[in-house]
Amino acid sequence: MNTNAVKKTQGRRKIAIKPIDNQSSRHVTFSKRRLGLFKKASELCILTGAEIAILVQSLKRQRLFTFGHPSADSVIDRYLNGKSSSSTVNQLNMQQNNQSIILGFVENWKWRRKRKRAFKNQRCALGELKKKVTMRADELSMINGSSSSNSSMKIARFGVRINS
Amino acid sequence: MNTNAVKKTQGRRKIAIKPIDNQSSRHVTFSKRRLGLFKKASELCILTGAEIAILVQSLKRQRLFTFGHPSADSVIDRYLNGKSSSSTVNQLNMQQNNQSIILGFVENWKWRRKRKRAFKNQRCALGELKKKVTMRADELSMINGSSSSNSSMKIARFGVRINS
DNA sequence: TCCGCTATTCTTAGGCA
DNA sequence: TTGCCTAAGAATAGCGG
Repeated sequence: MNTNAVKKTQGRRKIAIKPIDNQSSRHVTFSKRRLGLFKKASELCILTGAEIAILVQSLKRQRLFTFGHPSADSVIDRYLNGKSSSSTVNQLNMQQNNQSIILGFVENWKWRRKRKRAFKNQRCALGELKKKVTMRADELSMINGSSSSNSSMKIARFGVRINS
Repeated sequence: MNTNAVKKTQGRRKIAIKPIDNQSSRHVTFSKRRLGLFKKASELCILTGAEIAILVQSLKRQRLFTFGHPSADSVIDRYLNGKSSSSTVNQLNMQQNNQSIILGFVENWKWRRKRKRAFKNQRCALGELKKKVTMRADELSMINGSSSSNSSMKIARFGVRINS
């Protein structure tokens, strides 16, 4: 009986935070950590009620991944149309200039999405990603927009499951 | 000798991802996790060379926290002025429409920042936050803009230390 | 490319100063 | 609210399919 017996894998290993040279592993890391980042963001949203927008652009193929809370559509529409259905919007409109950043950002975002919709007018709801991050399709939404391939544009929506 | 001896703290405990009712703990969580999120983002930037922009808006006081890579100024200036100092910019300008989102976002961002600078024309480099996230003042930058108090506007810059 | 699998590293909830 | 501390929970690097 070997106490330090066979280990199936080496498990996680420490890495230095520096550019990953190997292309394939860098890509894998990009995917994994991007997902982890979005998950963290969604948790932060739910736990604290914060509103978050994230843009992640890969260096290689210039694929843009965005994250928005609450659902991209609802945030965007509320900001743009000034529905003021919640106090949040009122506060936003009344506060100082900071929210203009989000406003402008969201505005451009919607504009862009409209053009995308003309391109592909349906949404692929709840892709495989959903299961992976244990999410549901209500609270948060994530939009993956890829532009390199011909039909690679896809939109995946999912929200975080709220326990109780 | 009690084997399950005294434990100084309970250590981390599992929590459900649901809105935190208690206000103070929610605020603590907001600060901690926001910082954690930015740290993750900076690591992702360095590891994979991705470009990331994050907007986090607290629900309570409408304070806006933003994160940009690489340093806000360099990214912004490169995008706006089209200096094309690196291949990154060329790719951005040549690729498809996605980057327009970032472009518009950054543009608005810069515009906003300009107004802020007219307000306070110096930067508070390397605030206390730096130490906390073990960062340096070169690679990444984070800008904390608060607008509720009278003189609460502050800008903190710091970057992540790259090992080797 | 992407999924599953661990062993490790990393993050952080709750307390307290 | 700001910062430390510690243990327990989470994220993930490297592999194999």
